[in-house]
Amino acid sequence: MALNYAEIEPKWQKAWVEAKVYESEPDERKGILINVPFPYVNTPLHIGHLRTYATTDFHARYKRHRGYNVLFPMAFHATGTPILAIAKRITNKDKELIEELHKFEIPDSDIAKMEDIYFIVDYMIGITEEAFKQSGLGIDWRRKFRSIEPIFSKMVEWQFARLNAAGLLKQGSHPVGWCPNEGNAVGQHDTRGDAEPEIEKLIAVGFKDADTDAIFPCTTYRPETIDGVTNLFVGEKVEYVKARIGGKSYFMSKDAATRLAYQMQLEVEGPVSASGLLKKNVINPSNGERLPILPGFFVEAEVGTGIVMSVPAHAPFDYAALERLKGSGIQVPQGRSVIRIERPNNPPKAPTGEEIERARKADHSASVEAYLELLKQGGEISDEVLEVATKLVYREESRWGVMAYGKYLGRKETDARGLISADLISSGSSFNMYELTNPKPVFCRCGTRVVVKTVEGQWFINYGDKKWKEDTRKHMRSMRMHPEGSMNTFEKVMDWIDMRATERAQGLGTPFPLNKSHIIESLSDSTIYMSLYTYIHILRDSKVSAEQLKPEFFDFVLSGKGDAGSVSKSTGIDELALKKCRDSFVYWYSDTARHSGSDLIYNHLVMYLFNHVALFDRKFWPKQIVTNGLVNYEGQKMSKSLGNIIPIKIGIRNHGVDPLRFIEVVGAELGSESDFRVDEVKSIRTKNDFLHKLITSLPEMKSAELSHNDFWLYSKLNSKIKRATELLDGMLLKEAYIDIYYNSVTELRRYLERGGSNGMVLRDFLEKLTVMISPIMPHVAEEFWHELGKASFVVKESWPEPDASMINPDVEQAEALIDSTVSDVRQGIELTSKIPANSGKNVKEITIIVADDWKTAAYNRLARERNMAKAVSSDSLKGADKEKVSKFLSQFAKRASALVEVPRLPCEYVVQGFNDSKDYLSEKLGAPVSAVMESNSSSPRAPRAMPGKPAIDITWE
RNA sequence: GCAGGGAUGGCGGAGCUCGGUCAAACGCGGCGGACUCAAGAUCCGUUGACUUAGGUCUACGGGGGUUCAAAUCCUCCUCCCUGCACCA
Repeated sequence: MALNYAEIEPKWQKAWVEAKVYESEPDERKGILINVPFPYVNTPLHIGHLRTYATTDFHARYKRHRGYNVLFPMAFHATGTPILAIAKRITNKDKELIEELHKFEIPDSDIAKMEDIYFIVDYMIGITEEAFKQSGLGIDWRRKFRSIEPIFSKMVEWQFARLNAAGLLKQGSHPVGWCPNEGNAVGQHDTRGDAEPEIEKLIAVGFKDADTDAIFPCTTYRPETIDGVTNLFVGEKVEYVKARIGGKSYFMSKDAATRLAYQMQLEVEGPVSASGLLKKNVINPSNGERLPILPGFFVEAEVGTGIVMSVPAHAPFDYAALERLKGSGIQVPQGRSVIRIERPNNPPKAPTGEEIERARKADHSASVEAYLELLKQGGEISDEVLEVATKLVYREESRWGVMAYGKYLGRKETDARGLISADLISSGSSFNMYELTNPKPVFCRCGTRVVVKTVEGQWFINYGDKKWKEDTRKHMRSMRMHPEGSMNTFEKVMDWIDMRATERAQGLGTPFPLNKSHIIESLSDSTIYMSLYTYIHILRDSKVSAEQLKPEFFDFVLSGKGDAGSVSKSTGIDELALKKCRDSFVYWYSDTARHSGSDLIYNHLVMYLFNHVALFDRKFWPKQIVTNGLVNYEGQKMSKSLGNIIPIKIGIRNHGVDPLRFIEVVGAELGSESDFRVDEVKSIRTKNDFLHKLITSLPEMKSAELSHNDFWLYSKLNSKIKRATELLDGMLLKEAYIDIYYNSVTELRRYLERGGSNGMVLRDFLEKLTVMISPIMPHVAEEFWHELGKASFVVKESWPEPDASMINPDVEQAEALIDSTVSDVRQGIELTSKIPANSGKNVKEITIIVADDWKTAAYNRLARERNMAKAVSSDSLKGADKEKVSKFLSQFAKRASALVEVPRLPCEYVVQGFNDSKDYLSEKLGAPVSAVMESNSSSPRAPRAMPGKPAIDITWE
């Protein structure tokens, strides 16, 4: 009788709602607020997203079983630009997007309305909320809100006023990708082909014209090679201009001047010809050397300033350019090496001819030496080879290079780079600039090439603030983080998190208080909203308007400042409601757990920590963070391009929500990716059906006195409860549920196979099992629970307590021994059947000979001592025949250090166990089975009985 | 480039913090068998190589090292994944 998921899911969801199971209010129990980032409602969620929500739901349900008063709320996120982007794409009839929406079974009539952003928000919230309800998430829906409503904005305004008062907001300049045509910042989704504009800061090193005051700025990643410069390169076909920056004249490509104008005050004075520049000489700012300017074949107007400093000893392109000039009548300067390689553990080897051949084909596997040798040999060298060579040289020198010349002689190259850069900047003629470092030029969707613009007056949250960071870090270390390894990631993020831009020109959201024409960036506005869950329904019930939510309201509720009476007077909010808000906040915020995908550690979660530390009392700082990995589908990443995205609704329809939840939540440990495989989901359904069938057949089963088999099942059950509870408290979900679920199914099958039929024992097992699967599979558990004849809701039941008196390791070990002996016997039959004397015969009987106790004792002694002499002389063996013992042990002497102790079951007990299971064993093995202890056996095989491994005597006839 | 994480059998994935219990948990898949009219599901066995009684050999990205002993420690190399900021 297969479970009908489509029937039981809505049935129990409805019953829970009617009983208000998930509507939580403070009471005498210990409270905990368990929450998860509100979903972004630009597109509907797919089954990959479900993992985080279902894991959160698991946690909430588990804690409820464990006696906590749990609040699991939900809201919706809509600030920022993505929803604007959707509306724009719909207006443009974007086919890709429309196709995607079709996959979510959204009809064209609704898609047509999505030019309206508020329609999108409402519509997507509807879909998402429905999906969450169908997923059986135990959410208190009375507290839902959206991040674009006035109450939310009031809270965010309060937040930023407090941050500003604490001096944590800073203003400054900031480079962004910029479309000169549209006049706004461009991010990844604003560019053609979704190229993320990669911005890098580099230095333009100023070389003064030998005869005038004009400067040649050379962009470079490697200013430390300055003393190795032999000349400058300009492009013969490049258009140059003279431009004025900060009262000085610079030569640069016309293109560079255009780009740099977005980064600094720059005025073009007029065109300059490349041939004119080629006649000039320059002075090296580091050592005063007078250097020529030569034509460089690779120089491009679009890269850097269009002027390159030539370091032939360390830059393959420069070297090759000079080589090409040889024979053209131009005198080519000699390079100077300024960096020495010190690679102590792995000294460079001379390259083989074969390796040089590989280098000629621009093969990455060739060594840097091979490339250098190739360069030395001269001849035609392709740009491709030069590119690889450049990369390898750069890497080699960055990793192992030591300065071999100049002021920083002996310093590591990477250190010298920064020092020399700083020296050059402070000397006046050099400057920093930003450059897009994408391999190809980046274009805005409008077709204009993207440049880097320095935005002035940009506001930041200063997460680099020393005191703030240290307070946050210290608190972070005291938190419960799951999985354990995530703490390390948090530490790293703490190390590098610094200023973060917090407002921008476009998008939905709350106006930025210090510049009302901008809005607060959508990660920054979502760091303390979890507190809103604790009281928003009270505001709604009391008909409080947003205008009444003055700063003193939040000061009172969130910071406990002021008193309800005066706050009530100034805001007009009912005094009792105010007190209730504060009490609710205090109750729920005393213990919290926040869940999320592990990708959010890098931004949201750390910001969440910082903001709480800055704004709340210490006792309301976050207590626990649980992060989980992504979900793959049949071994592949879920992505739009692979077309393997399955909407939650459809996933539920196809698989049933509980099997889906089970696979997603416990299919992998928190920290790793889980894989969604249809076969595995099916196997969960099969196992559920097995349990279901067993439950429905319970009424026919009778109770009887407990047998060995019953004790075994009880022992399994109780040791499982104990172990799984410990694992779950540590959020080791997969390991716990392998034991709770998979192993239970196996054990039950085995119990039945062994002839187990005690209704009372099975009922006890199944009832406790049902409670334990309910956090993951609540609908199935609820169905089981009622089949078991219960009237209560299983989702509100207490977690089972292990009965220590029923845990019996001996029984479990004896069973395990019986198991392993069965397969040993099978193997023995298989092997002896091949003996000619046995051909055509059948097995007549099987005797299992259990090793004497002294053997086990001696063996364990050796395993512990790892030393023959000690083991033999041991006191614990007194009374035993020393000679016999040492003879027995000598066979293990070689491996003494690798031995492991075996369970110390008295051999009489084991023999008894085997003989109690005679029927079962005989049936399984197809011949009568009996067991005997070694000392009572006359079989020639008896001495082969080993601790933990009985000897087997098979008689054929 | 920088930072973090990873590379284990046909596949996914444990183990690697405390080196010997590791031919390697668990789950898929493959093969053989039982059941079935049949398919599916389920159950049993098997799934590195060799081996007619529990044994031997070769294995944990590549090189080098430490050790009586390394998937596990050190080191170098190669490759892969993720993040790098205004983007939620």
